Amino acid sequence: MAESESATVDLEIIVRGAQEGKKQELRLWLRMLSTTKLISQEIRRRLRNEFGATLPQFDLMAQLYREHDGLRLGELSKRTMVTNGNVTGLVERLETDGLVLRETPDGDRRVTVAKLTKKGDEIFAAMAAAHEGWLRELMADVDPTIIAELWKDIGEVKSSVNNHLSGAAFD
Amino acid sequence: MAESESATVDLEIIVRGAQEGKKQELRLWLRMLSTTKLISQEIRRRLRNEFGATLPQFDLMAQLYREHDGLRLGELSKRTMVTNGNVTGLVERLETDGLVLRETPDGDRRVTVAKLTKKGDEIFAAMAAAHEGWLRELMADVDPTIIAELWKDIGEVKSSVNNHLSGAAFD
DNA sequence: CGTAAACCTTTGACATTTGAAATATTGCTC
DNA sequence: GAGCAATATTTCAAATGTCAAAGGTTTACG
Repeated sequence: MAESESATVDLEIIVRGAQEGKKQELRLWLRMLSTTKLISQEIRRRLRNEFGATLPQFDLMAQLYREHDGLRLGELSKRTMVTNGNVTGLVERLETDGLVLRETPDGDRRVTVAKLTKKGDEIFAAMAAAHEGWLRELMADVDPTIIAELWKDIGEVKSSVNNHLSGAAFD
Repeated sequence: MAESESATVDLEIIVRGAQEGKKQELRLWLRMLSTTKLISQEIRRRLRNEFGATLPQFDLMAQLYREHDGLRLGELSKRTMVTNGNVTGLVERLETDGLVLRETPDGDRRVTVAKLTKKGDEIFAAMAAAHEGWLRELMADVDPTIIAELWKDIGEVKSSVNNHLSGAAFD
């Protein structure tokens, strides 16, 4: 009868949910990872060709750009999601190139604050404008509605991940 | 009348589309990047703690796992999106640990084929099972419908990016 | 005050990453 | 069959990345 038919259908749905759905998260992760790598590589190539800069340098300067008073290295480390030791070297190289300067505030000599030099500020402004254009260009075929939805939904993924980290960490 | 009112509304939409929508792609990219970094770091930490392995090693072994006959280093490089020179070092270390072996086929002595050893195969199977579980766990708060949608929509992003790369490259 | 705990950055060892140049091998062409 | 383009991998220098340990500095507590 209709009952046994729908029971069969339900079973199929359950089975499908348990099998096909099983690795959905893994599939999503692999696709996120490959897409992010693809975009990163392209951005890296363009930054290198057009500005002679690296992606980590760009990221670091982006943080300093919107904090005119500079940031402590630890804060830079958190924002760029780069380890402390790594920030040290990055800032060192940028300082050598005259894009960033380091200073120790009077109050606390444990602290080092990094800020953009005038030159660094000017160069970054140009890079940021180009960078934004590149992203618009790379995603040109994607409907704006989908872009907005992706932004929202990836936000949910990020929240979920933050809630399930083994160490402590937040958004 | 209604006409001038709707004209005003349209203008607003246009302005909003031109201003708020302007950096949508950039916002999406920043969120994708930070989310991917977050997940990568967590996976890396767990791989290290529970298996003493690194993420690139895991990625490389994942490719070899499903190709029982092994892969040429160039093919490995493409699939893992890692440069040639990098593959050399990765495989070298994995060979030292007895997880991978290299051999040169008779036909073409330019080629090096890497494949998993029995030990490598066994260890990877355990890592893969854990890895899949970690992802399910990390994304546990996200509705399966959204997971599926994200997979599809990120696919569109990837296609678009592939169509706008400066060098040649494909999916 | 004096010491221990907490905080911030640097250093060191090692792995990964890129890009370009160097090697080695094969295949094609005249 | 000698020369040369195309393939495939390795090597190299420089930058980025993690983690753990070490260095100073400041704060808090007895």
